Amino acid sequence: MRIVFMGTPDFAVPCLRALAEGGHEVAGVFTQPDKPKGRGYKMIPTPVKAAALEYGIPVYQPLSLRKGEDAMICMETLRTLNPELIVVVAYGQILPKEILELPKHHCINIHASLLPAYRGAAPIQWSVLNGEAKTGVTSMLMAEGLDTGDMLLRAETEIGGDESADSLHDRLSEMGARVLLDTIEAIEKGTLRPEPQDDALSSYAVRITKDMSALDFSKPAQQLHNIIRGITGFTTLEGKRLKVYASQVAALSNGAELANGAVADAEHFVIKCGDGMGLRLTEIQPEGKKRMKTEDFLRGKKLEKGIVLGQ
RNA sequence: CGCGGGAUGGAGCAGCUCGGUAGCUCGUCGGGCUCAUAACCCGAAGGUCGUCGGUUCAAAUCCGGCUCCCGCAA
Repeated sequence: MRIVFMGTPDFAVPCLRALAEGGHEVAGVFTQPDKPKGRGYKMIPTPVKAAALEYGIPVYQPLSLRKGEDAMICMETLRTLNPELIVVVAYGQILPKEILELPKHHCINIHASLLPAYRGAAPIQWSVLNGEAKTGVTSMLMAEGLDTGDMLLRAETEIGGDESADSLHDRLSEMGARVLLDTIEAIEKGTLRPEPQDDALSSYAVRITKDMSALDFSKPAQQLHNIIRGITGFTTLEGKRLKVYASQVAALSNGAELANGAVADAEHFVIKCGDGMGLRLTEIQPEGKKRMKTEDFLRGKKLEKGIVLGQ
């Protein structure tokens, strides 16, 4: 099928690859404009752009699809590309109705949740943050609302109790590619039965902001653990920033007298939390250092019981 | 040129301010103890101190260039 692909981050890459390597004609790829990012403000191409260039697919990076000169040029470009189907995966821009109605087979979207739950920008992180036991990916026909279109196909997966959003992201991303191919095949065969979403059951996964990752040790250990595996936590140790990538909830045999956030077990880096439970930090990254196992960190660092994190 | 931290045996660190024999906690290998062990004891191997150049009698340490890694901010 003749397809235009729209996507931006890593999550969208397996979908693009699946199309390009799955016998479809990817006539063009739309992705967000390169922006100065990272140290030194270097221009970095989006992951989707990098992949598209590998396949020699033309890349378009309009500032906006909705207004301005770019938008008009894009409509022209799209008409010329004349796709039978537009596939959108984490593109990061709202498509105007004009584009939604352009392709013969409409526009479809791959979303990393079991809709209508977790519509929006950060479904993977939020499903971990909320301690969900399962999630999945859903393909849908695109509508004007945010992730409100009729559902087509879906695939489910369980979320491990200690699983990070990172690993879940990779899995869902591969699942998304499979669901995408299945959906297109079903479109070709005409066997799909779009199912409207029940808005009453919907929820939104708003964009993640920095302050959400701050670890507040007056909260319960399990909640902090979910933050750590969902969006990576951070706190401070002796005034320096400390990122926390992995943790375990642990029972505290003593330390009732300790303050929240205090080191209750210096040998295993267990922190006392608000509910009296301990949180064992297992993978961390001190400011200026590489990410490492806490075990390695403790070989070089003399950690003392009782010192309080986050101060 | 956005701000800042870092590069020292296989891992994580100290030493650098005040130049002069390479240190710590582990790991590895050999031996011992033990019913046994990731425990304990004894011993050993392993580092051109990121790289290039400068200062000096002497540089991990002082000075300058370069490469790579990372935190913040976007």
